[in-house]
Amino acid sequence: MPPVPNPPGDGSMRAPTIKDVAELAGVGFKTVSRVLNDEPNVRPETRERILAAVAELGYRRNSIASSIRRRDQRTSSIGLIVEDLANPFASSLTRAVQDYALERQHLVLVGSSDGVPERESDLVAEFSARRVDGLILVPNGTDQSYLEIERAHGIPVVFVDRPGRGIEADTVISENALGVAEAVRHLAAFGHTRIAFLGDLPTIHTTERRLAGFRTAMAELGTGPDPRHVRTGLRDGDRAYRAAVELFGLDPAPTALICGNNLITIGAVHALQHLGLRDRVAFIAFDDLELADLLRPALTVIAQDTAAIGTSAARALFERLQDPAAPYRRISLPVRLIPRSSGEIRASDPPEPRTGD
Amino acid sequence: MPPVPNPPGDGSMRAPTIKDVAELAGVGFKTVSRVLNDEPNVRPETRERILAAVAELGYRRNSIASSIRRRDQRTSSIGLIVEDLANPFASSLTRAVQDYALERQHLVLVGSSDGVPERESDLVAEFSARRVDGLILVPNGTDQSYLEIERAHGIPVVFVDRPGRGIEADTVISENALGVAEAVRHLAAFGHTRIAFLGDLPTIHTTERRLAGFRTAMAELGTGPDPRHVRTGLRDGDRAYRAAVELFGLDPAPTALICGNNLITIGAVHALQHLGLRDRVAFIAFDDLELADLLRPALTVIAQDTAAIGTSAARALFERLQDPAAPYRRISLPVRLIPRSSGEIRASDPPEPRTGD
DNA sequence: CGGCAAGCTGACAACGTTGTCGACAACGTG
DNA sequence: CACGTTGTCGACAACGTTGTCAGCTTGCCG
Repeated sequence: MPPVPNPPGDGSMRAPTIKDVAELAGVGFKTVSRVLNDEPNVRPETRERILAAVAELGYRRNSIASSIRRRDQRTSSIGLIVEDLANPFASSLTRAVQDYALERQHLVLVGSSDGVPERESDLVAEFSARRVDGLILVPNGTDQSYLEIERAHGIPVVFVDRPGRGIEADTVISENALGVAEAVRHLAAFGHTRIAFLGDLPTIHTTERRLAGFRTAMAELGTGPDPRHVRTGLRDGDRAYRAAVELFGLDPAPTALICGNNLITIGAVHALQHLGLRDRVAFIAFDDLELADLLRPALTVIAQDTAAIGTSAARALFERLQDPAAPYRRISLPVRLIPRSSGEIRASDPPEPRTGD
Repeated sequence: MPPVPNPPGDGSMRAPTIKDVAELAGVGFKTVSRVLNDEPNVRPETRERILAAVAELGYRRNSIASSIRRRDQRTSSIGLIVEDLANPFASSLTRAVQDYALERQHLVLVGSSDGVPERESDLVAEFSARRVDGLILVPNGTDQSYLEIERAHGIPVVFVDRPGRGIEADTVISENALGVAEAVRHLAAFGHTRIAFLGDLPTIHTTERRLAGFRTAMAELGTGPDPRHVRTGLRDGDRAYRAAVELFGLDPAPTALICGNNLITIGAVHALQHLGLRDRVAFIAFDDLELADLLRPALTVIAQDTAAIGTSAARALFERLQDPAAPYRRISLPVRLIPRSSGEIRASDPPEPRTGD
């Protein structure tokens, strides 16, 4: 890695303004503004001269200066806050939001809250200071009422994946409960009754809904779940791994397992692998994963349509910008059970309880 | 999804300014500015009154107005352009850039170019119009010389994953050639000589480097690769799938396969799966994947340190902002071969050539 | 008590842009 | 030729903020 000797031997280090353009073209700077904004009443010849000057200087409109003067004060940018952009759920959501926004000439500022409420509100404050036109966020913690301030200042908010608390707003959410309930029935159809559930923090709305779907469907089966087979508070793959190992040390051990999100899935599959149970315990994961269909057995999943979630959220935001007075909407998006193998393992041959590890 | 009746019954729809704050506190607006910027020479009592007014109005500094007036004109935001944010390589890179930037009070505008040069330059133009303080980008196409304009206007550029063309700039790149060469030697140690390579467009720098490493190491083995065993131009998983299927219809078929990126890997593993060859053909993938260690056989990969790449790129950009005259640097980051199983399949039992499909 | 520095505060210009308005030329009409 | 209308263009104010500077109030020293 040899340093390249070539320093940036440029001159100005300062972007040209419309006044520079005007001077070069020999016109008043307001006329330049007219050309740049496609306003009428500029002689074609003058227009030409100005465009030539623009090209020569490499002028780029300063749209932040523009936005402070414009009537609507819009910055043509929106803010998006997810939990962790490196998570495939978040990144594909972000991609969808971006595409929708870009079609409408808007850029997207992105931030990761890591589930920490303070980071979330810090990011909101930063976005708000940049005067984003609107916010889309995956809310954390117990209170989003602070967002009333942003809204009162004309910055609408859309919640995605979970509803905000202490505030009413447009919200886009998957049908979490229905998805898990379907998974339970699917497993039941293969003879399972001892079905376990591993979930994230119970305070997170998605965990709560998925667990609710689990309990509802388990109740339909008769006895409901064995309380020891329901574990929550699993913030990461490691904790999920340990919880899964414990699960299969129980007597009776579950014969089927449902995991509440993709991090938990990864931890749990590792655990099943370690215990040599991957072919014997039925397994259904919430959230699809890139290689899920290549595992042996291939993972049966409850897939969210992340692109549709992002697009819906973005659409809701732009509609809200157009009509701030419309009633708030709660948009539910279906999830889809994709049977691949792991969810179709029969309960006929239950693993004998293990003695420990 | 019932519409919630509650309309946003707020009043102003306009964010308060320092003048509003000043009026409420009964001071001149410049004094408010002083307090907000922690400038000296404000009586503690006055300061209190102003902070109270700020809190009461929910005032948030308009940092875009601030940035047009500030001496350095900095917006405290940077732009990042990746190929596809939904790709795990891009999203984890983005996450790292974001974290580095956020620690320095900067926000990140993100865009996906999809590998289309025009989209890339459009995004650059948009970012430039927003007056980002700097740009980090994964360049596409054959020419980035248009970025000289941005740089002349004081917006530095850092290339990541690939060098820009037609322009010199700070660049952060993985040691692609070394990684693939190591993979070839690894396979050779398990008896392979008929090793195939599947790559993306040969015009992409990473493809070119990885292929170069492949050819170098193959040459060391003696004969060099069978030309029919080297396929490039595979833009997506589907094409990679078809190429892989064709590969194993050849006589002699390769006994080992190296894939040039994660999309190709997914296509190729599907192909091996379809052909029933996953346990017989040795396989090494460039780029790690989330579930790679859970496949059977687990995927041996050449892993890039995506977080380190993102952090290095961000660091390079901030250092460039501090010292625009420093010589350009080219930063190489090591890759790591992670043996898991698929790369350690011996060549002793080669699959008989297939008759076709 | 006069003088002077230091602390505090506000009036005003300026950033790069858009909005408003008026000046001026060209044109058509009576 | 007088007049209004239309098209073209620039001077100027304004957006919300920071930079500059001058003015006022203190407190301290002689």
